[in-house]
Amino acid sequence: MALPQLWTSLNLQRTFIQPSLLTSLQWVRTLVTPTQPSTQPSNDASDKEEENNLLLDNLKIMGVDVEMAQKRQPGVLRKTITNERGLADFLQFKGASREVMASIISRFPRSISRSEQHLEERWQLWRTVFKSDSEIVSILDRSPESFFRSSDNDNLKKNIVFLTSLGLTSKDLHRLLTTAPRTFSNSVELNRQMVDLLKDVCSSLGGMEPSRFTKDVISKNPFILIRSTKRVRANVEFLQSSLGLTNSELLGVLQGHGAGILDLSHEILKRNFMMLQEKLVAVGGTKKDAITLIVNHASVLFISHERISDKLDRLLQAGITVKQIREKPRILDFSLENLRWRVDELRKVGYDFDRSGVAVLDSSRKRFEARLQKMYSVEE
DNA sequence: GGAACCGGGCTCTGCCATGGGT
DNA sequence: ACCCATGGCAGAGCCCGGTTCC
Repeated sequence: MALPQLWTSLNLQRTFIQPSLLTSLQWVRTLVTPTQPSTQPSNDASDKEEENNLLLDNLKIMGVDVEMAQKRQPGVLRKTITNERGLADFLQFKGASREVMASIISRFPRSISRSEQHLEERWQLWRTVFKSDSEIVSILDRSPESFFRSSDNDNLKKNIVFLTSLGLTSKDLHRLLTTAPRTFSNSVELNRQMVDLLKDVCSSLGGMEPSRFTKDVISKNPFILIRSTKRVRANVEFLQSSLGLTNSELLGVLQGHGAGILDLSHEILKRNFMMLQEKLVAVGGTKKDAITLIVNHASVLFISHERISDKLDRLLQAGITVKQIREKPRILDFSLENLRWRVDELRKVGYDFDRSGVAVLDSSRKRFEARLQKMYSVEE
């Protein structure tokens, strides 16, 4: 049973080994060659140890961070049959650099237990969504686990069929696999559960097009399928009970700019909502202001309470009112740093928020600078 | 022609727990 | 007892520019 690994270790020499290393590797080979489990019913543990060392040597030569690998998936490194060489060849053939290949194995050692046939099949399935090998390589470099965690290619096929059947376009699928590649390694059953939940949410809120709703939520929030149904359900229920919106208003928020907030950890969602209300009351607004803010721009719930508190303070200091913020909540999207800078620049040219409004803050940097330039030239 | 409106682009993995299989 | 596959969790924004409106 040691033969496949012996093969990989011998092949390894051809590509990776510099002549100076040959002596030690020949030592490795003589050590391994006699290992014949059928004829040598020896101590299991010591056999395993030998195999382990050979594998570790191979991995080291390939540049793998063995310590990291051992920490992450120790079991794989004790295996008798592995395919590190095949994987390395495969990845490098697909365009991965040696460093990327080594980093992938370091971070997800189980990748070395996939056969070439499996790898090729899985790769081709990913290629039905991606246009090029290099796109896939970059995802693997980012998140090796997404590609390698499941050995079930049939399930992957079913997922692609299932997700397509929801009416998601190839562009949607591309975005889904790029941003949340784990989705495709979920069991198709798990994905189906989330889809069913979203349809239920729509129906229970009186929506007439559950499929449309589901497709919209997924395409606006590509992370949704890697959340637990427990989390999403809890968030919907919380929003339903605390915002005091009509069913169709809530449906509109969830299907539109609010799709993303379903992602939030339930505790964080609750905390951000409560703190936002508290903060607005503390600066002279009302709890209702918080709800208006959310209805107009749900992603304010994504901003941690410290951060949003700082932003509100900065805007209020500049003479902007809660009412103005409530009506132009998008300005809260900009970083605190950016808001500070813009407010300061505007003060220099004597901009009056009271008279001219706050919309000036809600623009791209390029447009803002152009506008600023104009204000300066008027001043001169 | 400038302001306002608004959709949408980036983006998120790495770890732990658990149950099933051998 | 061990490994594998899978589910779930923590943590928590910022920006651009096309189109429409006035």
